Amino acid sequence: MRSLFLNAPKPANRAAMSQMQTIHAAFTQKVDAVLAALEAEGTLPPDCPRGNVTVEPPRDPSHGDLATNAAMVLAKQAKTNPRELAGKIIEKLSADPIVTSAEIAGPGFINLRLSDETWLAELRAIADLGADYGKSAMGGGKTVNVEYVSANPTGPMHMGHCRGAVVGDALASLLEFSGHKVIREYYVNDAGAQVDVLARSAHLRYREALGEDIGAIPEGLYPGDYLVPVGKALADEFGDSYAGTPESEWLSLFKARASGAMMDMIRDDLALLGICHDVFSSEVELQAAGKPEKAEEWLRSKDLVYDGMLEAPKGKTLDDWEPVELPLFRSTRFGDDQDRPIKKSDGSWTYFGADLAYHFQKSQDADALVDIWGADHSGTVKRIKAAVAAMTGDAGSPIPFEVKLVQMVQLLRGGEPVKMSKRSGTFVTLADVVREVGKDVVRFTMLTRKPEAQMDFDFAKVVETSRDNPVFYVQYCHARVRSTIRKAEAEGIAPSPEDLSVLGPEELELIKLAAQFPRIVEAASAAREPHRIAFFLQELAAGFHAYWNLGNDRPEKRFIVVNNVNLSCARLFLAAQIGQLVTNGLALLGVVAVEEM
RNA sequence: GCGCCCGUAGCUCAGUCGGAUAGAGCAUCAGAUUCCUAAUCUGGGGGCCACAGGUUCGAAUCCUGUCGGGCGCACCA
Repeated sequence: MRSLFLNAPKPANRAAMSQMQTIHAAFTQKVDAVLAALEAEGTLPPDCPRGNVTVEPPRDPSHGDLATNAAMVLAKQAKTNPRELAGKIIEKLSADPIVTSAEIAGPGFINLRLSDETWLAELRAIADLGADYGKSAMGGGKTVNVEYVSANPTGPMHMGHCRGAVVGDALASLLEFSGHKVIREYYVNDAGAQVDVLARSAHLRYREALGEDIGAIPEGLYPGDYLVPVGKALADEFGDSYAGTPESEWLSLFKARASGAMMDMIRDDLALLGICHDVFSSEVELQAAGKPEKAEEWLRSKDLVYDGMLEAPKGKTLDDWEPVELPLFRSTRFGDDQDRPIKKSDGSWTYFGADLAYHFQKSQDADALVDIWGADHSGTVKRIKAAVAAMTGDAGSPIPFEVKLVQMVQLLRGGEPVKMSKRSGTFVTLADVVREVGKDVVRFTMLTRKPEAQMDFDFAKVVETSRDNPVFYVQYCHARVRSTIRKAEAEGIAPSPEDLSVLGPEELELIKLAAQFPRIVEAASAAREPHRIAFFLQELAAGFHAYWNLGNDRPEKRFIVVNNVNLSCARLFLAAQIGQLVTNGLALLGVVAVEEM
């Protein structure tokens, strides 16, 4: 039997290998070096900005493997025309042995083809790096705090929270993979008025558990059954000590117990999706530590908080509008439309007042902040960005801070909207959906649209096992790879990189597609858009399935070619690396690459 | 009234830092199954990138305006 690639010697220094440059990054540097050389010899003016120069695969593969716009971008500065400058760049690039052709095209593009060996080396790199292929040092070890989910602890997770949870989690993984340290954080709003309502609702269930007939749940309290066990637990713990006592004696205790129970439930729901946060920050604790007071004091010292009146909102009529003097943050100085109150007239903190202090707290342990919010909070983006700019920008530049808005998901079943009513408590919970269609389907589907676009989630469609369901399409690709390798191994043939020179144009095309993964990772990470990984995986799967089908009519194009062990080993090696890539990509999305289907 | 997001093929959507003849799936039409998983693939037809200006070598992409859809506009969260 031939040597298995599984037994092949591993690179001596894996850490060094994982820093190894991918083909696109390496070639970008080569182009840059050529431009530097032209600058040195005076063809280009000194210190000429090269930021707009790109090196990327052309849209039309017939144009070559890579293309650069360098000549077009720099021609004006070089006081020449693009095609002439392109000629000079080509002269130098052609000297590189991995460049097999370089030509001027169109208005001044430079199209390049690289040697087959260069691409085969990239295929070996996938095998050598395995799960690390595609990793990037782009982040430079900077710490990014990603705050996502942060649902109020007043009930179970429902589908409204789901998309933000998945997008945030995939983004966190993506940032890690591209060289950042990531803090996955959840802000627990356990101090607001809604938690008072929760505590009163729990108190009702507590009395119920003690045997009292509570009748219908009054308007304004949470009617959901999920509070029944909370009431039971409170009854078990405290007996009837708080059954007839005034609210002031039990409210804070019941708030803590009930919100704690809700958070346990939410953690369980998130675990169903494979989501686990590093840090849960409590608003109650934030306030107990006096963080909002400190923020207010500091902002007042900078004249960024003052006592003033709010104007009545325009465009809608309020019956009970009364002007009141409140401490206001000067968010208008940072681009907001209106200054925003940090305290209510009863002296307690507004959501914003606490959130401002919370974001300052996060900024102390991170180099950049990302918040994932539902689109229904879009109106408050400006004020929080203003707050972060004010509180972190005093001594230089403010901490980079982005708010990513995730649009709503409409639930459908066979094209018909699923009816939900918050009032009666009959909303579709996350747990229900995961139980019905599975974690992988939920996660992948949530990432098949860009987050800022609205999407439909149709129970009937997401479980279809067909081409129009991207989850299955991608997973099927991996399952096919694995089953082929299993079959081959049963016949005594295993993937091997020993002689890859037998691979032809179709295989090289697939390798070139696969080799784009590292730059897709970097682009997706830079744009904070994990859905790009999902789209790349669909493209990769399509390429693999197309290649596979060459073998339908032509047995000599199959992975396992009768009486040609050499070719079979090389093709199986290719298949194994496509499988590896699918595994790596799916891992970023938190989806399992299945062995068989 | 104001702010944010969206507008790309009949439908659902991609489109990288502004780049070459704007892509994919579905649907539709024409084909492929003695096959390593056809849960797949090949090909055809289908476009005023909402509209109008602007910026430049070049715009679906950037800027301004208009129209259409969604979300938001309390001391709520």
